[in-house]
Amino acid sequence: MSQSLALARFLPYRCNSLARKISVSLSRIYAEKYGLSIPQWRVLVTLAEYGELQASQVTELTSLDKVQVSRAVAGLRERGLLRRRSSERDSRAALLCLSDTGQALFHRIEPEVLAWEQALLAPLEPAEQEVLFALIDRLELRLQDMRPVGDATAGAGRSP
Amino acid sequence: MSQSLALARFLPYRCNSLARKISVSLSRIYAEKYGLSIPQWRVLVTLAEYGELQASQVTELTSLDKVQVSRAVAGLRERGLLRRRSSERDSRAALLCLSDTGQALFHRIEPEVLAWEQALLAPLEPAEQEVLFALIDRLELRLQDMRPVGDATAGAGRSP
DNA sequence: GGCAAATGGTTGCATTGGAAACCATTTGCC
DNA sequence: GGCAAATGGTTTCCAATGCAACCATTTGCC
Repeated sequence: MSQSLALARFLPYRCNSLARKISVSLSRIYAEKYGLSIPQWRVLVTLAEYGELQASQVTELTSLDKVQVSRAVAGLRERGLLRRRSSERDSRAALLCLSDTGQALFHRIEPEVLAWEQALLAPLEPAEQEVLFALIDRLELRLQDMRPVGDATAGAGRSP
Repeated sequence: MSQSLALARFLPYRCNSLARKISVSLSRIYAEKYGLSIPQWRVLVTLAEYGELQASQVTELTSLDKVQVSRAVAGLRERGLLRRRSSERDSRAALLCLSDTGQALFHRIEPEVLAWEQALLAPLEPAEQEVLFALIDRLELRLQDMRPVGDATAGAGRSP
């Protein structure tokens, strides 16, 4: 069992490295061509999918932290891609949705990005693509359960 | 064909998100307990594996850029974890290797990190682990071949 | 041999990203 | 009702990151 540690076979390294390369390659589309940062891009996608959301919901769905969301929203708003009104129920909360321009931009980028993703996944059989996503799901779940080991902030998990 | 874009099923997002979570969780070991940054950690592992290397080789093996390597080396050297002498063949080049202290530190961290990785991978059958690494390999290869589309810097030719 | 170009590595500078401090409002509690 | 604590978001500040400019040396070429 006590194999030795080599980066080439070390999941954190491989995963990081892959993610980085994917990001760099993809960002040619939305960053260079359309001037969006990664957080801006994620916010755009999320609002396109869900319509109107609170900032806090966006942070949940995008895995961005609230500072990043705040800044991304500011940027998108300056470009008129996003509208924002404050909720009547809670005047602290802001409700966000894409403007028509924002939707139009999204619909222009979306097919390009999907085509790019298809190209990336092309060498994998459909079944293999399923396996890939399933493995990612399982690893993420596993990470949530691994918190323990002297971490006082762990709250017993969520299994009854 | 024209499926729509949802982050939950979008590989760049999922991969990034997974890599991030893995890094955060793992860094509790080498960052919080041992005060190493990610680049420092990678340099340490690489030198532990290969013995003596030039900085340029380290950048190759770690996928770090040369600035990160330079700074990581500086940091490790300040802590006496790494030694450096200049090559006789080429006095620009620096030859790097771990000091005894550095090796000792590595051997203290290594089992913890391997145990952590085992814990992460525990829910996957050995065969599934193979599949995972194989898929990562194939995606990385694929990314290298996707460069085209008007990228002048691609290919073997370097213009004079 | 000597000069231009290339290479190894470091340093400076501008940008990014995250933690913590910060307002404004709302909720909980007496 | 009123005050402490919690919540939604923004701003501030500092560390990390990356690009480009930069020395030093070596290589290629005449």
